[in-house]
Amino acid sequence: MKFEDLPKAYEPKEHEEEIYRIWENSGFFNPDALPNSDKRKPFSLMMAPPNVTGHIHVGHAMENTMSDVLVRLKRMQGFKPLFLPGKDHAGIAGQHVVEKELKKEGKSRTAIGREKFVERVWDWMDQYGSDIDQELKRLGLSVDWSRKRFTMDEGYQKAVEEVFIHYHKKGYIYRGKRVVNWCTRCQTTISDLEVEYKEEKGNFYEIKYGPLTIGTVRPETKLGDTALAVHPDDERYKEYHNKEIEIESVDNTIPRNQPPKKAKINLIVIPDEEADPGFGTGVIKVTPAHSMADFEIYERHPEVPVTKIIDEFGKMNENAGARYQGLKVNEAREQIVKDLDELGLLIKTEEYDHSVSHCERCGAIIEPLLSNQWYVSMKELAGAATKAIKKDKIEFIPPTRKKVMLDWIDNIRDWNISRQLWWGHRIPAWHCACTEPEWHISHTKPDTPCKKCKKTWKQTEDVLDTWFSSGLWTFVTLGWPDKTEDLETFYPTALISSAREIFFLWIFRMIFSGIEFMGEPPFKVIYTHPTILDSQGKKMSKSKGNVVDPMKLIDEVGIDATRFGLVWQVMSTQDIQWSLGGFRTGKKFLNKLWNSWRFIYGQLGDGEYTLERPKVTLDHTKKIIAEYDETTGTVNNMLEKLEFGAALHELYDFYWHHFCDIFLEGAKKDDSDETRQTLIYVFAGCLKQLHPFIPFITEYIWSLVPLQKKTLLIVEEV
RNA sequence: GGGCGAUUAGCUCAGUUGGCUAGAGCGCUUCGUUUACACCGAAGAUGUCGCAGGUUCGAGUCCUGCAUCGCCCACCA
Repeated sequence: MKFEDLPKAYEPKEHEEEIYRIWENSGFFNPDALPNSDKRKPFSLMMAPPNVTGHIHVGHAMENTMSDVLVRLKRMQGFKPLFLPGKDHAGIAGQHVVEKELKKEGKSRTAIGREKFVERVWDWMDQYGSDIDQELKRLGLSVDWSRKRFTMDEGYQKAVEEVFIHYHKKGYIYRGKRVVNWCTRCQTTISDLEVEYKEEKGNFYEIKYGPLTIGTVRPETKLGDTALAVHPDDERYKEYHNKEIEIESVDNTIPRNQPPKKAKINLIVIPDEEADPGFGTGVIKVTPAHSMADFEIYERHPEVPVTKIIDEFGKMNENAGARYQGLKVNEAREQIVKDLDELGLLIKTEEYDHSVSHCERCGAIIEPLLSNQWYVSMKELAGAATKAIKKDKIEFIPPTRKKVMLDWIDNIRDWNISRQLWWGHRIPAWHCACTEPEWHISHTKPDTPCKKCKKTWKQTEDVLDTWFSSGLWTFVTLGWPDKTEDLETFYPTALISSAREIFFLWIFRMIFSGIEFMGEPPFKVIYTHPTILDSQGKKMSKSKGNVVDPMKLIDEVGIDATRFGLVWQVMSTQDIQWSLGGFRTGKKFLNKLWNSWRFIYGQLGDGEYTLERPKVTLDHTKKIIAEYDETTGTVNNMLEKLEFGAALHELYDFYWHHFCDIFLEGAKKDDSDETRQTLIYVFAGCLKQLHPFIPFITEYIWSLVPLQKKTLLIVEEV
């Protein structure tokens, strides 16, 4: 046997597909199919389900590679690991892709109607929904495909309804009329956490309000003013407390084609701490229907009226008066500034940078406006989460995240869970036709019509916030609400690995849902991994065009080198500045591994070897065995602490600089049995240790190593 | 505005509880076609460890202040 029989270079593309197929066919991704499966200790990990509409980006690739390293290690350590894959239906984003498609065909969502639209979304899923699966396979992830879930699959939908009904029974669900973030394009409310603020140039206007002066960047909301607020201790305005003052304003009944006229209106001046005496004039105009802060003032002073002047499309409505009705918000702004100026009510205009809220999904401007929505009361649920966290039922990595979570929960508000979308989980709530409709919460439509209006019940059009369903991911994926064996075995999971971005949106919601429905937190460890920034150290984003496609990397260097490069950089939970160094190092390392194998192959001679630990007597064999033992010990400790990069560095250094540079070189001059047995022992050990990181090449070489009684490397014991 | 973190070789980063003559990978210089690998080997150069103070026998490591950068959160009427 000669090393020349093996090609000089390892070609990843020639083996990757084949090896993944072998793994899949072996069934070993499924923990139940592992040898001695019932004696193994479970180790479970849920993949953060990517949006079905998206593609895998480098962040996903890194996150899932690290998870896979852990899962593969645990599998080899004799655990029963479940790495469960799946996808999220991605409410707004899902609706968006199909809307765009329709637009290309000259159709629209509203034109084809809800039923047809939802059908189209499912069609889209059939066509493109599996793209992500293919990408995950191309990362070499050892996930159990037989257990893969989708947040809109049948069982999941049932579970989501169950949860809603459960919350309702406990009295947590209610309908509330509040100011919400309204996307004027998506036509739905969105969460605070999905609002993106962008600094924009604008103007700061000072406007005469009777005896007072007020500053604002949104003068058009003047039409919805129902009060003024001053700080209770502000001496300047004490005389006005709780008094109505008469102010001159624009007569909004005069049509636009006529010159503006003045009109007199009365506004009450209320004392409220929200007003900052140090900012501007210290007086706030209160527009409760179109500002969160103002709405909160209204809640403290319910005597203040609420007037809605902007509609769902971002246009002024009838309450804005004939002069402004129908204008878009920014047009109305121009108009009213002009009018106020002509009437001598505009004191001054200054340039002013302020942050404007945009929809994270579509980029359109968010209008805060008054709306009727469904809420979940967070008091009890958040309380339970806080308690568990304070009792250290969950470990945070890095530990600083614990306080961040607790602080956030401390200031939590009730959760607006309804969205005015068509793609998502329908809310199991039914209403009658009465003017003050009655609500019925149940899986199916109530049998008997409403007693008052005698009309049949209709299901609410709203769907649930995507995070309502993804918050249930850790246990619905295991079969909840049924009492399944999977739940028994795999809940709670060992850890959750996630980006900082969704720490509150997702992680928090999984915590309280897990506690509420399963009685204990859904994971023992929350690992907040680093974010990959671009080569300039800036966050990657589609709009900046600085995102890196991991699939292209795989095309270039192969799966193993890609995985190597991703993990190589994770030295802490500190963010990572993108660079190609690690991928090059990875590629070179694979070459080294391959060629050292070719050399060893040539050294071995004929015959089959065993994996017995050699009894070492020579200096160089003793040394390499000692170093090998130390390295494996260190590496396993590091992985236990989720120090992925450091573990890989350790292995790299040992393999290259100790095993190859020193031991292998020395072995050239020594063909004793002891040296040969040490060679094969340490080499095979390294293949095992390296397998979680670079599974393909190691599995392939393993298939060539002349060892007795070997199975696939993926289930070898380490 | 609040929180967290970073700042070490040309570049990307290690450097655990203070003991460093400060390391790795890439790049660079010189040499080497030795029974795997030139995607290699051997040898080597390169740093006032962001700035200013302080604690200490001793500080890249601890403390204070400053500067720059980044991420997260909140948001200004």
